[in-house]
Amino acid sequence: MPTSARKQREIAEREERIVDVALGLLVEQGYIGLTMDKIAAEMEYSKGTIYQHFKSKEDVVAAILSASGEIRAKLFERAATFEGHSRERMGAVGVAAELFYALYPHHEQAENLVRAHSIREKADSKRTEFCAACEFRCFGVATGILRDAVAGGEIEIAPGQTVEQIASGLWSLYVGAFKLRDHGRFLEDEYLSDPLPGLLRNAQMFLDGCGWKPLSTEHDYLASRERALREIFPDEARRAGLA
Amino acid sequence: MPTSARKQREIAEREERIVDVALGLLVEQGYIGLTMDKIAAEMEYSKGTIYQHFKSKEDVVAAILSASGEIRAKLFERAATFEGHSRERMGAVGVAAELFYALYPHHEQAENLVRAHSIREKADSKRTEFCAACEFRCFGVATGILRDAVAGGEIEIAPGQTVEQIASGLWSLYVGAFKLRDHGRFLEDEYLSDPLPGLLRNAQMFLDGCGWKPLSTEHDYLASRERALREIFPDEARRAGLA
Amino acid sequence: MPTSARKQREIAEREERIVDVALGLLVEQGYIGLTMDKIAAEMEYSKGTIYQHFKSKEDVVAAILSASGEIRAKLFERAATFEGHSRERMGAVGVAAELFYALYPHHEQAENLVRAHSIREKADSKRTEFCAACEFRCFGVATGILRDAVAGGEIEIAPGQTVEQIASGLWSLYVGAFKLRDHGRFLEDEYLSDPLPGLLRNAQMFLDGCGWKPLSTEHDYLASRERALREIFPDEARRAGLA
Amino acid sequence: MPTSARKQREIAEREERIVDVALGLLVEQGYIGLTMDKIAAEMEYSKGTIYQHFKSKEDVVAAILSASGEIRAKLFERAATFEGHSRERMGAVGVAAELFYALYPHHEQAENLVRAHSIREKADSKRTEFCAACEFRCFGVATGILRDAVAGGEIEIAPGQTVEQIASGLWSLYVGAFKLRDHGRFLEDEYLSDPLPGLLRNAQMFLDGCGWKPLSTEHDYLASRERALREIFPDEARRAGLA
DNA sequence: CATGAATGAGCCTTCATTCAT
DNA sequence: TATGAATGAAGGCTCATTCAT
Repeated sequence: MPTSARKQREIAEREERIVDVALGLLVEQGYIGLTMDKIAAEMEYSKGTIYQHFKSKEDVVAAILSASGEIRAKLFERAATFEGHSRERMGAVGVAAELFYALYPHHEQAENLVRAHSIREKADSKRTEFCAACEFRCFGVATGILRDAVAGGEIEIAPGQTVEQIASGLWSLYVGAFKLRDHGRFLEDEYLSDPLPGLLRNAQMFLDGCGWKPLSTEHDYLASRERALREIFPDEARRAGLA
Repeated sequence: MPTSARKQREIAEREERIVDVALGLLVEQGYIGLTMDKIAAEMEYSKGTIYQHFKSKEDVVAAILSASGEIRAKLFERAATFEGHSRERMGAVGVAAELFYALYPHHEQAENLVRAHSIREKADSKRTEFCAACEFRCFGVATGILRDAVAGGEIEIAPGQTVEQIASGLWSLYVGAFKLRDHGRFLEDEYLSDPLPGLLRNAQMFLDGCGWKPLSTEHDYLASRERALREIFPDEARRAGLA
Repeated sequence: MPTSARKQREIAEREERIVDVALGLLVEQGYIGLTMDKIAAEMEYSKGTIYQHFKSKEDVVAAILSASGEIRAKLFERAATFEGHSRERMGAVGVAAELFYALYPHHEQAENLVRAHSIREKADSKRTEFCAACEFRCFGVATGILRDAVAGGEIEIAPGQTVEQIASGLWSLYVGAFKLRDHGRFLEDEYLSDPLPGLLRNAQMFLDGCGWKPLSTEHDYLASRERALREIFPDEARRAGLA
Repeated sequence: MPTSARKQREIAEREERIVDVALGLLVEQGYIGLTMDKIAAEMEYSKGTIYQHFKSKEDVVAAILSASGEIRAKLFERAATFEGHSRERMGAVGVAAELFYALYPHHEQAENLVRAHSIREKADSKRTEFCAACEFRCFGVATGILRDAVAGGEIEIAPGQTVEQIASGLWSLYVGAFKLRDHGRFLEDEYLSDPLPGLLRNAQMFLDGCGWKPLSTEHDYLASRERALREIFPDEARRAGLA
């Protein structure tokens, strides 16, 4: 007798709940504060049951990463469907990144942990591979738009320059800005704590420097950003308080 | 009779060695993989001796950060003495950052770990304050140069924009690039592993976008970079293999 | 499915055994000689298991005290039901104290140790409060009988004197006598080692001095003592070898 | 060249200081808070030097006990010289006990420790023997006065009764009262915290019960107590705040 | 399948004691 | 003789993981 579909569904749901609970602990109390006992207690399941879903604590962390990693990839892919010229579409990807950082602030931290510790050894390799695949999907969205822009003549790639480089630059500006936010909180420096306005402006400066047309002097990218929030991410924007 | 000078020196040297050993463990095995037992074993000293130098495990980590934090601050301050126009001087600071990342690749990672766990409570507060001070020194060097540029009319700050924003943008490009490098190693992606050329170009794009004169089309910043390496950081460049 | 009844019983039994083992260590080797490792070793259980019963070493000590504290309170309360005039009833409480000292000779020592170190902070507060409550119950039995005696006109309380004072005096004679016994063993002095006859006589002297009627010259309190042993504490008397 | 007398004196003085410092730590922080490091730090001598005076930590505790034990014996012996009838002289010994408890409140605690732990094994046996001898001197003072009283016809010893028993009774009342004081502090019970008035009255009740003449109804023992404080212990009374 | 008691390696930290200088 | 750096055995406690029920 094969496991019934209902059973299957219940198991999948529980797995999600475990990841959720573990995520909460990870965010609130750090990797050290995340213990199998606490997960089990909060789940109102026994530890043994947790171990039927995940082969180790590390595997749980990898699952957390997988979950938010996929969410990010989906956000990016949705952003790419934004209707507009290529630079506007890249702007929509930026909006996706903003929303992701706002809604899943733990992701960065979990990512560091996964890389730092020898977690990979103890996590299910399917999960770690899935995480990597999600990252490539995100990067692929950005470089895809850039290639469209090249094809459409909206940007010119100088000799020795590549679309990957430009994508990396944008990615850096975003990652750096949010890292700075966390850093600022740590240093208790008020100024650093809201990096968003600076980030938006810096991204425009950078793309202007790259000559990606229309330049920010020729087009209102803040309006495009608003449109993307409205058209593509109405739910997420509301949840992130950016509606 | 006070402890002999020789003894004193030996102790100071050992303290450095402890920090080195601990750093190695931290980078290789993460915060959790760093234990006082392992430090002692690798040092071939007893645990008690380690505790005569540092009051807790957290204190050791803070010492790691202090050590490289000060080195970075000094590199930045030396860079600011580079002779040239303001954008060239900022370029020299970029060189300092490059060298720091090349020579102390762990610092970023250690910093992340330190913030993730509540180090501050158990580390000697002098050390944590010193770390923060070093960061402010670095940031101050960059904003100082930007203020010089504003005063000299080489850059214009639009309404609502600040020198801190621009400094943050540059900082992000650098941090992001090196984060990407580590990430790329993790993903075993060869392309990402050498982010330097892209970083240099991206920084120029960004500053061009900001309108910092002379633009990269008007001045050979690669030549300036070579000069900074030669004039300010000959030793470090050699050690980093950038000579 | 809740833990089976058998399992539950085993666990409760083990908890008692832990307290017993810990008590032995405490008496033989003092508070410092009592370690969780030794308890675990003697129990032939792992340390982790001990910690599933008690939250800390201090909690174990508090449990020791709770256990014998409650036994004492119950003995005292049973003694108060002795049928006779008020001084005879107080005599029965004295019998309860004798039996308690004979059967739980460690209690006093454990109590001293517990107060000397800051147990309260780390022990489960329920346990420490329970210990205090037991002591108040004992003291309350004695003062209750004294108030009966005052009401019945068998004793007169002079101005400035209180029933608590008299109770304290009796308590002191008992505590002192048994402390002297331990002391005598320590000093290897044979004479001091059997303080009981002296104690009984001293208590009568004291109560005679207080004018509690009938005086020891008017009533055979040794006979009352025998009756109390027989009527109220037959089991305990046998176990203590006083039958 | 034999060690000079000056040197000898210095050494003896330092030994006293060590005992003083250790005593302070023992009283303030308990046995666990008493460490050789703290003693050395407070002495401004090195740990090695402490070990030239005492063979172990336990030996230091035994020295503390020896010091206050001898003080007590001397107080008792001085009390025995009080001029008056035998019961008054015993009262003076009670005053000595009062003062000792007031001025050396740690003694009891240290005594418990010494007995509880296997301190004796690690302390110099000369010291532990000296402690025992001091106690016997104290007990001897009390029984001596009682024998005088018997010889003088002021008290009658019934068949089966001994002077040691009566001495034990008194000793119990004193020990119990001060134990109760500590206990009361622990239980945070205000009533118990000043046991002195009750103790004085209880002792009189007890001795009246023993028929030691003159009875408390025939003589003002509070006045005798005042006289003893004045004539024998003026200094100690002032230091204890009883002047 | 679910449970949770049991395990035991491992962690951080302390401190009495020793001994080269 | 004095010093204090070095030692290392413990100690209390945690927690990932297993397995009998």
